[in-house]
Amino acid sequence: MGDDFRRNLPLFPMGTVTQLTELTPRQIRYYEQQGLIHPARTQGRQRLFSFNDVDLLLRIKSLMEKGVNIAGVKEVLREQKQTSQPMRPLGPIKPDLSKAEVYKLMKRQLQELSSRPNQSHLIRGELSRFFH
DNA sequence: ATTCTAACA
DNA sequence: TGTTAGGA
Repeated sequence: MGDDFRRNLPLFPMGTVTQLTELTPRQIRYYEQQGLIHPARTQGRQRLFSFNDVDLLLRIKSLMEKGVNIAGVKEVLREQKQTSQPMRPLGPIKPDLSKAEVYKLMKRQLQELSSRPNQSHLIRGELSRFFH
């Protein structure tokens, strides 16, 4: 599927992502520090997020809202990574696309997000307590 | 105008 | 996590 190519295109700056996810820049940067997401950077060190990054952030947000802490989120993400098929990384990063392009892609993404019900997880709270 | 990092009265 | 300082 030469489609995950688009899913990984570095398209949106921080401002757009905060609106798409309703997460604060602080939270988003923190999740990156925790290794939950790996947004690309422009030459000016500014983050450029892909659809996959946004998707991931929404899943993280969902989990956190259910009481899952960072450790728990990492666990869930680790499990989901084993389940899904691996995809090769993205090479060079492109700066930006026209608004028309972005909106076209966004429409597609929104359709996918709503048609793919995210599995909910029972894991919540201090997961570290149950690790062994 | 936006975003970035570092740090905490 | 919020917020702010000081740069780019």
